[in-house]
Amino acid sequence: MTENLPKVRAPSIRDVARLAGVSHQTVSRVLNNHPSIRESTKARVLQVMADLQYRPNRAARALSRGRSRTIGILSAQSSEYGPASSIAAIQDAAREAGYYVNTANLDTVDQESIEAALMHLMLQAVEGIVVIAPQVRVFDVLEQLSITVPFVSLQSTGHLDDHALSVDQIAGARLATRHLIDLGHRRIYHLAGPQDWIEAEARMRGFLDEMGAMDVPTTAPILGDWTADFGYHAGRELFGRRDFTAIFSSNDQMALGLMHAARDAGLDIPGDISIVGFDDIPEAAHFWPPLTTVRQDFGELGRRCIALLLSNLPGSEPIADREPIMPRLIVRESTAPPAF
Amino acid sequence: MTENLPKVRAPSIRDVARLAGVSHQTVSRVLNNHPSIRESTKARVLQVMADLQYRPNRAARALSRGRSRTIGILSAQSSEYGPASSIAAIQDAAREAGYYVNTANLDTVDQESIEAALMHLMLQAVEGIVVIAPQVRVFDVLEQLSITVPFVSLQSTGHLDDHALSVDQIAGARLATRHLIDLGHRRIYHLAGPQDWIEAEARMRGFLDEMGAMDVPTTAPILGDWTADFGYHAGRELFGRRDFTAIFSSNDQMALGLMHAARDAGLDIPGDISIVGFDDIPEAAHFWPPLTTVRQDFGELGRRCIALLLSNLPGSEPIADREPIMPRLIVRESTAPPAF
DNA sequence: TGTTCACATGTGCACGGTCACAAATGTGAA
DNA sequence: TTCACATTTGTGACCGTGCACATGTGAACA
Repeated sequence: MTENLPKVRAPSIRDVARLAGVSHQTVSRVLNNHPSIRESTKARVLQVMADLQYRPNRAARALSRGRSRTIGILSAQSSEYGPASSIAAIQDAAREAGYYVNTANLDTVDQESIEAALMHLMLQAVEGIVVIAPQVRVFDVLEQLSITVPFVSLQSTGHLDDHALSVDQIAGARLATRHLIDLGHRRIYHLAGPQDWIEAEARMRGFLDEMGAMDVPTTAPILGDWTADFGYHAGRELFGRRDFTAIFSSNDQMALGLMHAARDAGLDIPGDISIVGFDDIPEAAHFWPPLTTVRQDFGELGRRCIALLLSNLPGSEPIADREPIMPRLIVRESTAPPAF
Repeated sequence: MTENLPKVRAPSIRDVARLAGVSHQTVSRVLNNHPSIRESTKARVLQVMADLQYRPNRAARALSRGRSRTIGILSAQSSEYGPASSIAAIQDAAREAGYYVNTANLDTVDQESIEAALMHLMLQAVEGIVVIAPQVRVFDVLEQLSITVPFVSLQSTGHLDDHALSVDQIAGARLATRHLIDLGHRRIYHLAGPQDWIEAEARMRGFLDEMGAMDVPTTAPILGDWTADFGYHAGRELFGRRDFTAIFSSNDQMALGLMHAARDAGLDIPGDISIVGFDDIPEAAHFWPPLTTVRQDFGELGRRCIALLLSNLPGSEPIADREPIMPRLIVRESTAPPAF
């Protein structure tokens, strides 16, 4: 006589209900903190839950409520410090708010790949999407697929106000630029990020704004790809010309590449050339020379991002705190007055 | 007469069935590629699905099958390059295999925080867990909570064979150590990672093994925390002594901190001291000097990791390919024969 | 004593799939 | 023609939770 294995099904609210001598609905009410439950009943139910090691079944919940409590992150270059920190911060904030996070990485940013990643998120029934990627293209695809979930992008250029978080990248870039100008530099290059990243655009804008405001003539920014390798190659070319005394790089990695190229060219930093980065990755303080850069508070960024996204969900009030987060200039040893 | 809003419920399997003139079960069969479905029927159903933009509801599926198709990642220091790359690789591999990934970050690695993160994952009904964190402690907690999901750790020390992926960290560390010995170094320090990270332990083991095998006397490794800051402070102390000619650091960030401290101490690298790192982060080639290090293939790592995890799920065959992934030594300019 | 009302709890079904089993249809050999 | 059997399709229950609605209970009040 082959005995059936006592299939260990996880306890459900009905199991709890039976043992507590109440109906399953009462258990459900306890779970959801319904106001009108007698204290004694609630205590009894909670006790049984603890005894049974009861865990609510998320799938069942999602099914009956029609809400998944999951948000999606669409991310590119997610192993770099900036994106990685943002992702971590967002996940923490989401967990705090009782949400789950699913990340879809983009290896390439072509249409097809973006579509695939978005599909993955939609199949998962995400309630909202955070975009950490070349946002312009992603938005195009979102529109094409007529996807209707609320979404949030991490940075602001000013004209996407509904969806954008006001981390003041522009102000950060102005800070960096102003620092160089104040030191006496007048011929300053900007090594920008990819044009379709909103962060890159904002930092470039900040650079141009500040140069304009201070009446310093500018040259066209160089468009990079965020990597140290690009910074290095751009540097090799730039340092052949030497028609400038400072460079503002839109992230720390490219700044590192630039410094490498400067050494190859026999130039001293900051003696011959000043360099400013952006992000303040943890390694920046240990570069040679330690890098002057702009620090962002990624933790705060993540919290705000989730707050904004949740406020866009149906049935929520608009968010209160939309003050921009201000980045901070961290002065180290890669900047100095120009040699004349 | 207020007309009810035509509540836009997503089309279900039954909607498809009605329009295709079949039963809902037939639609389900089409979805799951059941073998005995007439081609013509299948085509018709697929057509209707396309017309309706039908998307299967994941929650319903999870509920009725009792399987969530989700795996969890438990990660610490997830914005550093190593963990971040692993996470990205695992997510890609999981998506490839039709799985969803949920990441829980650990800010601190105390009992409480690990429990909270594991709870988050369990509530989500993950089918398996990948641990990228101080694994020793996590395993303790897993046991305490009597959690029964299969789990996989990213690296192997050899004695955790069921759950561990054979990335040969030990061999990588031996490669690095051997390189220093071959250059003629005899007094070599090891700056290790935190003791409860299995990667750290494996790299230390590799170092000690190789030193032993080559009959070179060793000193006790220094236990660090993976950060460049720690490398810097350790370096300040070490370079006061100078009773050595080379250091093998168990990751690139700490190596960077060491190089920073060396410059502060007026030492030339590699003239006075040789340094080897581990990971080959993209910035390592642009350090000053460019760092000799050990490269791991994170993409392959992620794929294997998922393959191993899925093979541990009930109803799967044991995995075929358990050959260890071999890391590669990348020789740059931070190592040279010792000065005598 | 009956009426009203707030509070506390119970009943039954819906959510969108899958599963076990039954039924219908087709196919070929006796 | 009939039976055996494989192929294809349908029926109804079920997974665990939340919702709408019904019901029971006791206090306050006329």
